[in-house]
Amino acid sequence: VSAEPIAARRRRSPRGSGDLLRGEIIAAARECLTRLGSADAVSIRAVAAHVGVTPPSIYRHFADKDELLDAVVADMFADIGEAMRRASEGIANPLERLRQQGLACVRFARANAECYRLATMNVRTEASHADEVLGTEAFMTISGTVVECMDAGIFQKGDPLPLVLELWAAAHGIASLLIAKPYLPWGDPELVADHVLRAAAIGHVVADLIGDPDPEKFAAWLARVHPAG
Amino acid sequence: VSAEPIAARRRRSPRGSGDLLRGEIIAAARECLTRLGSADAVSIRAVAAHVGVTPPSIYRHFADKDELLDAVVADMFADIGEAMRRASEGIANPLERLRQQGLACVRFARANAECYRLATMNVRTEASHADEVLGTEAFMTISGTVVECMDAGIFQKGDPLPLVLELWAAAHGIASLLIAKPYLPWGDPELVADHVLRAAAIGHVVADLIGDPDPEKFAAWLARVHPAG
DNA sequence: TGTACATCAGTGAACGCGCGTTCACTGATGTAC
DNA sequence: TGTACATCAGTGAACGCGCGTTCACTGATGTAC
Repeated sequence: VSAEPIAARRRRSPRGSGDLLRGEIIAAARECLTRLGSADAVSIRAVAAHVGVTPPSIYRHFADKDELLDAVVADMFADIGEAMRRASEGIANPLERLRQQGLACVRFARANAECYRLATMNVRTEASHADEVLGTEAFMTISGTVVECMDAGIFQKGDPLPLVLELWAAAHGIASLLIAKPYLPWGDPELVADHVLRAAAIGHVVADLIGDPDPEKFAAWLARVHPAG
Repeated sequence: VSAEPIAARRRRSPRGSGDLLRGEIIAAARECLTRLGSADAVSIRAVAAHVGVTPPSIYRHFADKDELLDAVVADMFADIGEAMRRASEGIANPLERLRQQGLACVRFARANAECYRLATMNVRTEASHADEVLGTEAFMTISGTVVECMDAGIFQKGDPLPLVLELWAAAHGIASLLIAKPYLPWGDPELVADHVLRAAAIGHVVADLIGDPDPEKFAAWLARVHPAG
């Protein structure tokens, strides 16, 4: 921590390839985040040293520190989306796919704890509007799967957005507590995450059914959720 | 923000009443947290100025900044517990009491956003063991209510701890996202929090019932949850 | 009741530090002729 | 193919700042006689 990992001095990039170093800087910032364990501990100087460059170089690629951190967050959101997509590849049942996507989200958060914390707890006063979050691959993927679940009769048809937000709240809740309070008696993290996610999805459906408590409807829904029995 | 609010110079406390200033320092730190909007922005200097005292005075009451922040967190947890207790006073139905306690938690988090964030996102490497969280009035209150729900046949009898943790995860998830991403299309915060909390509770029960899908059981449970019909 | 004295809550000045950011610069890279 | 030159990615040194913390101190508060 105290001894900065100064990489070998890098060769100057050719003309058009400014984006190359930009990517390396983001990657270095994410690694610093992981290594130093806190968003405050990540300094321009540390990131620069990690890339093997002097601090002023950073400013050729980012206007200031905030812009760098924004880029780091965007980079991480892209990775979350990819992790979700890959976790649910080749799974036919949409509810099972939703489950795997939720688990992938929690898994990713735990594996990238500091970065996830930065991304989710940072209140960006401006410049971050709803679309920047909702347009993410992660959000689009979940939304798509929720719609598939609606088409399969598992969720009531309608706007998927409220349900997606509630499911995210559940996933985020267990992910961030597992990260921040690892010493609590959670048991197997994978298992408790699965419980929370399942309860959120099931609870959403049943809360609707309770309004019209016809046992037939519940039995029919059950058959759809648990085709095996 | 830039102009520090220097209070009138305080009179020296009488001999035995060191705890008085200690309390004032904690309160000032919480107010700084609220005013400055970020845990990093709260400095010993700002807190001291807010109390009307010079920075070195703080060290008569706290060994260092971390100890002060720990005290702030403990103070806030005590307040959350009290808010929950008061929110459920005089409510007979244990499930409704649980609901009001959850809502009180979310409400408190939103009203004390920065402090709540500090308390829940801070990873204390040591010194914070499970008992410090689980021994809180907030946790004891929720646990007690969950046990009452078990006695009333609403939840399956057993160790309340796993369920309490899952419910907390749900409450924390929606609370922290409402705080960090207020620009997302949540709709009425109170309503979405209610949905998430209810889904978590209902989902937990129904996930158990699904293992043994006897419509009679579900109908009986429904009657217990919804005595009116 | 009056005086000398011990206590210790709060002070004032200063320390060393790492931070974000700036500036004029250097010299390898690519291009025009 | 060879040379002069423009470009601009990265440099080195420095800035001003606010931070946590320390130290020897001051002087009101309470006590002993």
